[in-house]
Amino acid sequence: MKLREFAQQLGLSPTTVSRALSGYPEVSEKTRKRVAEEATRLGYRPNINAVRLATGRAGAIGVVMGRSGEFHFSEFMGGLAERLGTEDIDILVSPMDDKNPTGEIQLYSRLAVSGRVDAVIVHSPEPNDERIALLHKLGMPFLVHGRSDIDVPHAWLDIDNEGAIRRATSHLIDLGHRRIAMINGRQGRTFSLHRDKGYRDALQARGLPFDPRLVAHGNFTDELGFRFARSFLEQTPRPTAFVAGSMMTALGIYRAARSIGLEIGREVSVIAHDDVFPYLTAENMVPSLSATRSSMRAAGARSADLVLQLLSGRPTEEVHELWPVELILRESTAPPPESA
Amino acid sequence: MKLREFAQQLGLSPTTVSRALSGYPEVSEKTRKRVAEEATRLGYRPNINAVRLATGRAGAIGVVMGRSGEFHFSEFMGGLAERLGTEDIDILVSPMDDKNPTGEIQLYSRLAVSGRVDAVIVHSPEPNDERIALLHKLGMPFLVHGRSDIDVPHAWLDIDNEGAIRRATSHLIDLGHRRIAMINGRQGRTFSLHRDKGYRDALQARGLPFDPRLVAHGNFTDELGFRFARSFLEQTPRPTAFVAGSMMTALGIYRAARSIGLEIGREVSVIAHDDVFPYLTAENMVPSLSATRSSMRAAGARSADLVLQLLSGRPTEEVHELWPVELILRESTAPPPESA
DNA sequence: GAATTTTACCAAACCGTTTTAAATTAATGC
DNA sequence: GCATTAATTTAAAACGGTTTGGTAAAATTC
Repeated sequence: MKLREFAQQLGLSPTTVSRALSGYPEVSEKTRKRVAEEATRLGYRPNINAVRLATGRAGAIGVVMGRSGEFHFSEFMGGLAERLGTEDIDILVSPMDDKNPTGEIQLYSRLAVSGRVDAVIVHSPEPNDERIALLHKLGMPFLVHGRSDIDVPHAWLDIDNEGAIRRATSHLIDLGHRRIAMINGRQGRTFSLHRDKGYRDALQARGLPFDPRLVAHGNFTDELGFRFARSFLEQTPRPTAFVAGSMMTALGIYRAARSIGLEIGREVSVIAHDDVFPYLTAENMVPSLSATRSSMRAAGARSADLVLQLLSGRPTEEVHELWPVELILRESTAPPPESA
Repeated sequence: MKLREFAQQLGLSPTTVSRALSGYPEVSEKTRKRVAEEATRLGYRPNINAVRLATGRAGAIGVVMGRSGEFHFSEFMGGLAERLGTEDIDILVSPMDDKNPTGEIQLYSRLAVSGRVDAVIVHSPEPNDERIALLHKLGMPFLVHGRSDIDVPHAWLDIDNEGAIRRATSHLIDLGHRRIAMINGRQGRTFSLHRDKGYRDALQARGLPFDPRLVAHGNFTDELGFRFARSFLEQTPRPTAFVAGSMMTALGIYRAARSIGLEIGREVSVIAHDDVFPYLTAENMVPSLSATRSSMRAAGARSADLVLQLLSGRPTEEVHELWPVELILRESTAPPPESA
């Protein structure tokens, strides 16, 4: 059913009906109510593409999906979708070819000029992120999931990576650990830098030396967790504790420790960052995994909110949100064997 | 830049330009080439919403995303997005509230009538799936990822779950195992039924009894893998081998076996189904995990293809694709200890 | 070389809304 | 009760393309 027919049935003009449904003030309460009722009764719904053409709004927000190590992506998306489900706003997923980094900026470019999205969410930014500069230049509203040091105003939602890792590391130091290894995320991402900083600051606060041979960077995969942990554990003296960037990394570390006969929670301590997954929980690992925790799904849902706020005119400078991170201690952390 | 301006610059009518760009035959090769070149040079791109309004096509395909245990979802999506990235077709993600099963059918209903998608992908169907009946009734094109027994024609792409599990189980029997446990997917899903069948058929072919106490169903989570494996291993005599529905389940089984001091690959054998993830690989587990393998990402990419074919008129009855599944033997399978 | 077909292009109608600008009706002031 | 103002409603013009139904020019046929 089209607007015209529907309006005719009501004995009103299309204009009035349109305004009634979109909540404009210049229509009497009585008519508005009648229109709303009849709309649900007769099942009239405006054609979404006509609306989009007429309003110039795309009715969608864009998310770029990388190829590798993105197991947390679906949680974020889930949160996003959950919140956006009630609005008339779609989520548009674009794939990104990680192998071709110059392609990324083109991709964002295309996304922005294509007019298919009203806003974009940028993930895992870098301190000086080209994408942010580009989107700002193009005037496309966007929210950064994470942060950037770039001197371009940008709305962001981030978790306190630095604080989380500082606390995690401090806790390990408190337990008596002196050689603490860190398996961080990809080199160059802001969140990795923040975590690095949290780690170094914690060491420095206690006067412990920073040893670059105990720090590694890479994708959040079980495999890298294993490889890095393995090579760290081959050093002498070997580290007695690990700070890990993700659950998958932690799996790799557990595996590496076992492979050389070390018992986690006794000979080696581990704290990892947990994005909270329904299918793999820190609580259930053996031994249960101490973790810094922050729900990726919640971040997705909140990101949706913030994007909606941006779109309804809230100034970019106001939209900054830094989430605290819980530190949950479980069995994988204990004093080092020497001090036992 | 609008079509009108662009056409004017070329000294052509909007009609001709439109046809040239959409590849209609009634335009000379020479003009078509010129139009194409100028379009890229001047950066003209048709307004997507205008196109959608005029053509009546939504330019998007819908995917419904459940909440729980969907770690393979992002791989599927990745494949989908990869393939669709070159087309002018978006992916629309709708969230589903798993807790409210009646909501699901409403969701599909809304999705179909909203006119926001040209086609829908249905995941994890049941033998008599309401969603399939609904979409058929509504005349919305759709592809089922999996299969259904429902007597409604539907296009599908599925992997040979039955054959895969039959082979896996047979292999375990060949090795000498007699008590083989099976931790399957959610009760009622077609793929779970197929796997059940493969399992039972393999047993039957060798004259082994089917013991319902060795079969469990549930979401693909590490936790359920652990819990089920644990309870199976407490039986006497205990199973000497496991067939598992997912990598996460396998993680749980490994954990359970370890927790009671059993060595996998010697005292307990495990074969799991591997959807191929970049962040967690069967090869790298310790011991490396024997697996039935089929790439979820490839399935996503192919699904995109098939949906496009459906949309361009290929008849539903022709679109059926059953993928064979590899069985890859690694260290987690060995003869049972008794026969060693 | 006239009649016919084919090729290449175009003007105008249409897709289904929103929104601007104007017209009607109701309410208020005096 | 008339002029003025405010509250509703509406006709018509966007929004930016595609597609229908032609027409003029070029190629073919006889």
